[in-house]
Amino acid sequence: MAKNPMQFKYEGVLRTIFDETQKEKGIKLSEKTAWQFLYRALLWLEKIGNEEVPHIREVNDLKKRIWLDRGKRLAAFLNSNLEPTADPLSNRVGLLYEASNARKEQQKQNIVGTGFEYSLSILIKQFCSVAPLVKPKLNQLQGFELAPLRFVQQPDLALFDSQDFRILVSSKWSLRKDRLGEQLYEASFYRKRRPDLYIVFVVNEFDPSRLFHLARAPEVDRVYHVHLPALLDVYDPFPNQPTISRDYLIGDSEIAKRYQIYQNLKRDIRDLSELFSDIKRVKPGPSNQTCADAEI
DNA sequence: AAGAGCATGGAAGAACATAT
DNA sequence: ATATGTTCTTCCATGCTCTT
Repeated sequence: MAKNPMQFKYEGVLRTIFDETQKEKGIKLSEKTAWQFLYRALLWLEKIGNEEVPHIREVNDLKKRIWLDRGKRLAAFLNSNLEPTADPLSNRVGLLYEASNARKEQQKQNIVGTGFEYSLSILIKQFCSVAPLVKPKLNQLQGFELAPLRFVQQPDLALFDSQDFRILVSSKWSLRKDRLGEQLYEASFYRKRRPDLYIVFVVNEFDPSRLFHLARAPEVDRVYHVHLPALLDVYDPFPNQPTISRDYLIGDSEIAKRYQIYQNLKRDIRDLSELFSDIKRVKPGPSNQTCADAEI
């Protein structure tokens, strides 16, 4: 199987970043710490006025108070949770972008999007002992041999292999309503032809309404966030308060609404670490049993 | 050389929320 | 009840990378 040059470039650079992070920074790569490696490689900071905040929103919105506050809140979270906490935050993120030959102010979208796909592929390979197909051709996949090549986009990641296609992973660094329709159309395209297919998204979106649109769509089985605890921290209406009066939690006050959003995020969005255990649960065993045989 | 695909920037109006 | 402010949706567009 011929590998294309792109695969070498991204995979090689990302593996180097992951290895160096383990060796030099002493961070052990595990299902629980995978998010740190993703942020280390892919997240970047945006300078807004005097502040440096993570780019969790288009810059024009990030300048507004509400998103600036959320950005600052995430920056604080990362400062104390993204290792090594002694380093300045700006040294702890954006390594793939730095390693690429991109100019300083160059746009990052391709690097982020493709880097995200390959990062997930590396992580899945590491934890689940199975190499996902990255951007496979539609007609390589079981059940889609006769499908026209350009009918829908190529999937981001497919598991487990061409002959045994059971999980489709879409990785999107951010979501937007105007792209959502296309993505749901694709999901339903796959679902209509293969109702048994497990269709999931991995995202780093920080807007609850965008997340809910995706997570509540019937075409989508699961939505995983790169780091759910970080997302929840940004929307935690009661930070550092061990006990809360129940009066705050009911009614339609401002604080009660925020609590609702927080609860809904908790209910509808999953953490990336669950992706790995979910894949392992579906994965065929060494005896070549099907999923149904193995589980039931 | 042309095309697909990625995540983004930005504008403008709709929809919703809040203050007076 | 009205005006004002904020967020969401929609539309159009960019610059880059990789494929055809």
